[in-house]
Amino acid sequence: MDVTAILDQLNEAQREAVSSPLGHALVLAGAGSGKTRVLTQRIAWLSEVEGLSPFSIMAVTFTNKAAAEMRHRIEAQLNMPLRGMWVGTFHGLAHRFLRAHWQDANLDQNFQILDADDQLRMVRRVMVSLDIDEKKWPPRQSVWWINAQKDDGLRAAHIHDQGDVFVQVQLRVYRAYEEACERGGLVDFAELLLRMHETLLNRPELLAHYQRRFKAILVDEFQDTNALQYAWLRVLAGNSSHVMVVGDDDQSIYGWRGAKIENIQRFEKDFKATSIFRLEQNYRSTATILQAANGLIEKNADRLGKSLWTADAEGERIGLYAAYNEIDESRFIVARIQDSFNGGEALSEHAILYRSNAQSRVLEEGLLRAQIPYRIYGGQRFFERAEIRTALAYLRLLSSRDSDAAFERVVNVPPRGIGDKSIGLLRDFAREKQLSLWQAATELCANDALPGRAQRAVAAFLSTIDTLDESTDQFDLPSLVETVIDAMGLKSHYEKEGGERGQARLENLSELVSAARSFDPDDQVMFEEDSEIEISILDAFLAHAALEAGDAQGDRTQDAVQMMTMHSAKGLEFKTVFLAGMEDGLFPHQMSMDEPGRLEEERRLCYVGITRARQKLYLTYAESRRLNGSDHYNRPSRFISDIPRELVEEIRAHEVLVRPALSTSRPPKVRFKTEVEGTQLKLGQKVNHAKFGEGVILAYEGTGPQARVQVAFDGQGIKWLMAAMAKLEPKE
DNA sequence: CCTTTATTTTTTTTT
DNA sequence: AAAATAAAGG
Repeated sequence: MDVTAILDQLNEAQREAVSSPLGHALVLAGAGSGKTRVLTQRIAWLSEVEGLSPFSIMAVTFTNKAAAEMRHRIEAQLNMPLRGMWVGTFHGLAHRFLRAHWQDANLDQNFQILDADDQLRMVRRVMVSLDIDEKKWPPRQSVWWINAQKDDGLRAAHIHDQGDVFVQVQLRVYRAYEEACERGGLVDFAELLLRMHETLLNRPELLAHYQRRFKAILVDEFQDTNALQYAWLRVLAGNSSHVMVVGDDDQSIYGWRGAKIENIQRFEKDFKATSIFRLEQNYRSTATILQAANGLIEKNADRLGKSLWTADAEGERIGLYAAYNEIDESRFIVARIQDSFNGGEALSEHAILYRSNAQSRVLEEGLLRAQIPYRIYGGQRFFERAEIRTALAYLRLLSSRDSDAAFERVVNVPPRGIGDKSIGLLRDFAREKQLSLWQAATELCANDALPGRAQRAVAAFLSTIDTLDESTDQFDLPSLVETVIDAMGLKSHYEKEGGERGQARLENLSELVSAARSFDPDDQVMFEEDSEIEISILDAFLAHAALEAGDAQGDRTQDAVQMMTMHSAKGLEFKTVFLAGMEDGLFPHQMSMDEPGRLEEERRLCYVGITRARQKLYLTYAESRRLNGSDHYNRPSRFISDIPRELVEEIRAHEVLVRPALSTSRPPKVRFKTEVEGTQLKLGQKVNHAKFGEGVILAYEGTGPQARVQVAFDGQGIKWLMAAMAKLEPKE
């Protein structure tokens, strides 16, 4: 065995981590310090030096992108067979486990995965049947609450309302939702993990089996694990497994999803005799970029403490561009990319990162105009498009007739005379008899219990599906998909819609066929000696669609500018990075500005964004930005001033100002116009409101009928109101 | 029952 | 501004 080949290209700290003796290890790895490399080399070390079989190694990450990257690197660098090795996301691995052990997990053999949208619909349905007022109790909030409970490992049965009305209501929803999922054989994202965790605890022999099997467990992005994932890891590791976790507290950006930074400290305590390694040398960025990142993150309290350094050259200063508006911002970015591209850089070395997906549109238009190819990750994912979901719902109905979600989605698309009224009848009957919609429809039809027209339409629908199912029995996946799209009239339906929109939909549908063609179930993690997993290729494809949402659209190989949110950029790097929309209210986001804890998370997100850049970093903000229909005049992001001034050079249209400009140059103060245009209101104005009583206007956004004002009411708190709706009476 | 039009709501980040 | 939903018209 050649040990040097494994340790060859590593620095001292990395080498120590990679070659550490078996036992638990915590690797604190700063951005760009080569943590993925440490992980892959560690796997090589475990297999080649420690002699562990690939079957006994598990490597977990969070995102599909990171998992793919890791798989790729292991394959390429180590020349190791990946089959049998558990490399994947928490959710992906849990899914596989549940497919293999559906009986032990008390699941339907062909259980379906509920994606975010399905889940929302389901909760909404449940709330309707519980007669809970949607206005008072938003379904989104309930979804959020339920997921938060599951992320903490809590079932409805574990929760006590303690007389809290809010909890009482949510709990009712949670219980009913649990039941509905159980009945329908449905599993949401959090449920995958929770169910696997419970199954391991309930089935000691199964647990023992896996504990024996996994000699080594490696976890990437450990700072993003939530309570449930942590518990999951602990159970699986047992007493015999060697666990190595890699994380960076400064890059923890998923607190809103239940991630607990504290897990890093807990790990030290819970996993005895942990050796700790720190990777502090950065190999990615210039000294300037790194200093900017360090300067920013220092403003956070509560850090484990770590300072990154680099041997790299100073590099160029950070460009700061104050755009007029969002269109000017996009123009600036496009121009810079064009320059750089003409200078010989690959487009794919340029990334535009933003806080929220909605920002991508304007940037996209700019690139489109300049005819620069680009690729957007996230946002409207491929499998989330309406036409794709409809086609998938047909497939799902073929696979399991009792899927109510699929039934409802599909029953009247394209229109076949089964409207709200008929569906209402089906739904009522189904609820009464505890049947699925499909069963209800079948029974009602058999008894001629529906009004004539509906009767005929429903019967026709049922038999169409059944015949289709029979006739496609022997088809392979792509032909099946194609046939379904064709036979169910989706093609002609969207052809009729016409226009660019319809055209795009048709293209997406044929894209779905090619996705089916290139789908390879063997790509998934396989089990060693476990029985062949009983799952049809169709079900595997559907699960894949839910689990990976497929953000790969368009041509993967073409050289293109990369666009994504800062969240999805984690783990990636580019030569040139643009952070767009650096404005208070956008980034840090409005919703996160008030709470210190959440503000710090936003700052960490900014840190992640900055550290994606290798050579050149641009920050841009717009003095005026049109968002959700009205204009906003936001201040430049507070994060800009967290960066040491001497590292920044301000760029104003075509000229470069040498003086440090942050403090002195402010945009024209349009926003301090005190009167709200088109109304009789102005800042500081005392007003009267029919319900809330007396108050003072603190702020506003938008103008005329669109204007919203923020009012501090006496004793009623601070509220945002539509000026046109609120009927505020000026006082004094 | 279907289609068109008006109204209302929504707008963070993801598996 | 766009999308989802409700109401009206055919």
